[in-house]
Amino acid sequence: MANWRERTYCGEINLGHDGQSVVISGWVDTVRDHGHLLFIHLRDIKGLIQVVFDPTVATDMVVARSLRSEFVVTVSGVVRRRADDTVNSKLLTGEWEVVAHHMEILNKALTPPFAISDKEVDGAVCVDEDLRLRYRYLDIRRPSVQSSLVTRHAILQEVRRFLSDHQFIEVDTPVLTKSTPEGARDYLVPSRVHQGSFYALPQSPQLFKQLLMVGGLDRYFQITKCFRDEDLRPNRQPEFTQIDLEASFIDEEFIMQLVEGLLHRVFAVRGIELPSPFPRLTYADSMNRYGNDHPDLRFGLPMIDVTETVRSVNYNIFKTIISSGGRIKGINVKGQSDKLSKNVLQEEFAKKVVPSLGAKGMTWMRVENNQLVSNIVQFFTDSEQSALRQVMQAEDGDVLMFIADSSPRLVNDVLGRFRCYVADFLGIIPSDVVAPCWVTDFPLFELIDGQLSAMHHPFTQPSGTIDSGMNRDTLASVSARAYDVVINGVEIGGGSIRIHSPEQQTTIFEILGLSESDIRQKFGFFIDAFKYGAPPHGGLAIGLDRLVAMVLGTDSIRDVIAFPKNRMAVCPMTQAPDTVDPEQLSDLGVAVTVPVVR
RNA sequence: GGGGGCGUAGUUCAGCUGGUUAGAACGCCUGCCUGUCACGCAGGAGGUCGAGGGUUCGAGUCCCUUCGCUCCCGCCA
Repeated sequence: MANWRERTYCGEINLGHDGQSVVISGWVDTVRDHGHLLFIHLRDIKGLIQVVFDPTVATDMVVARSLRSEFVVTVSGVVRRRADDTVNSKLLTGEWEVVAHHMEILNKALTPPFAISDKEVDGAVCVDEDLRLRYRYLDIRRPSVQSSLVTRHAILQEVRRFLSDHQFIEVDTPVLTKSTPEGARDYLVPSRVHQGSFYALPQSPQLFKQLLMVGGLDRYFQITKCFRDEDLRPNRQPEFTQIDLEASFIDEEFIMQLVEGLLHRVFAVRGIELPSPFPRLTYADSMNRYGNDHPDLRFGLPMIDVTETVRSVNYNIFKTIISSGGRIKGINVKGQSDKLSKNVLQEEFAKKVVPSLGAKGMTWMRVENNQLVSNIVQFFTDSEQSALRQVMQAEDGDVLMFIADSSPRLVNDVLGRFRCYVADFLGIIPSDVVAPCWVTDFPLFELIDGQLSAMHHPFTQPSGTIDSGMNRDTLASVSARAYDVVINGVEIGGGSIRIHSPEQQTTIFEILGLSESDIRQKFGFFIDAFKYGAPPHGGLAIGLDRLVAMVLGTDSIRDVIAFPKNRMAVCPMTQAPDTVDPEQLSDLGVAVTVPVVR
């Protein structure tokens, strides 16, 4: 019945169709009934076209007058160039219209709970997200959402082609797999055949891709779902997609160059140019200058340590903090003095924003007439002021802001976040700049409550040699052959050169506190594999959802996932997760011990 | 788990120090309209103010509890 052989897409009607008969199918976007003539905009995935129903031509005027928004129709008619004074310049197809001869309503539609048409000024862009997700199929019908998913597709195509061109083989790995310690909480799947045992959904295909290297596949990639049962954020979903890759007989440089090339191609999908090569900074530099391991390099405002500069200043707060081993760091907001009133600096920033970020307070100074101006400047001698101006590279019109705390870690953390807050507040983050970088030389371990744990993951190769006889502090200072790629302050991907020696891998597990039986039970197959000739290898994984969101300039990966879950990890459309029949639980040998409230 | 914000018509929102019958815009329905395109004109319908409790002569507004959504922190090798 459907005339798909002759179908023309609404959004593709152009000069080439002038005077031709066409069949178009889609959804009614708007209806304008003039009593005599009736116009509709018909929408499909390619765009909109105006259809004219003229009673002297159309055979179905009565039916046409019953059309409502979102009815599904197919129209056959003739493409006609519009009269000059009726061209709609807001429409890509605005020079053309289809004069309807026949029209068939394929399906009626209820009035949608929110506007579908992106033409609506107060349109669905601002509609409550939970409502959009409940009717996600309607939300997807909106051109802006379709466009995001089409871009995601285009990016996936680029990734596949680029990696295939570089001799990478796409292999898929199991979704039902084995739970391993460390990392995030697992999603578990009970086994019916082996009651009391569980599969875990993979947090990443890490072990499998390394085993593919042992299998001699040399270069592997996969675009795959990963699962982590942790609390959600705008850029964190319980299931998300990774571009996972691994290669043998390579080093860090290979991976970095490959990924830079890949990212250039991906951003080119939307005509965005990236610098080449990406700037690199070490973990230590990043922490010191930006307060975290995912620096936003779109704007300046690096953090400057002034602890030594103000060590002798006779200001009690600073003296107390310095004597207890604390640090004082600042940022110089260049030339923004007139935009930062005393009220904002003191009442807003110092009393509200900074405390909410976790520090006790914030000290600020203006630079005027080559002098520091502040309520605490009286405690500084002329030479101390001069030294401070020099360290901060302070000039007239600048505002200096300092955070001091007895915990150097807290200073980094709070000032790092405050730096971003101030940049956003002042609107000095350029919207047309994409600033990628590599962060390297991560610590291999971090010390959490006196226990060493892997910072990246336990398969990362140390930069030097280590052995289980080394003490904790020594081990905590060992760096890893790991690297993260960061764009605009968002970690987009990360990876490392892996351990390929069974002895070294065992040593790492031991350092992490795994017993010999734990190692055998959890990773025995993995260590065994290394005993049969594992090649040196390494790789990286990119968060596809974050990458697509970055290309599209949106903050939430929910905008680039067809059916995302909400903040509570619930799908508002299907209402998953849900209870199951007692028989299902019985089959699985699973008993629910919490009261079920729905 | 901790902290912040929000919840009023189908949608997006307004609703003052508590005070008649809770409003606007868009959408929806009916009619009119020969070129509109955010069509226009005339008329109309539509509300458990998230839920429960309390204070009060009187609660959308104040208090308590609770539910939902959202943002930040924790968490996320």
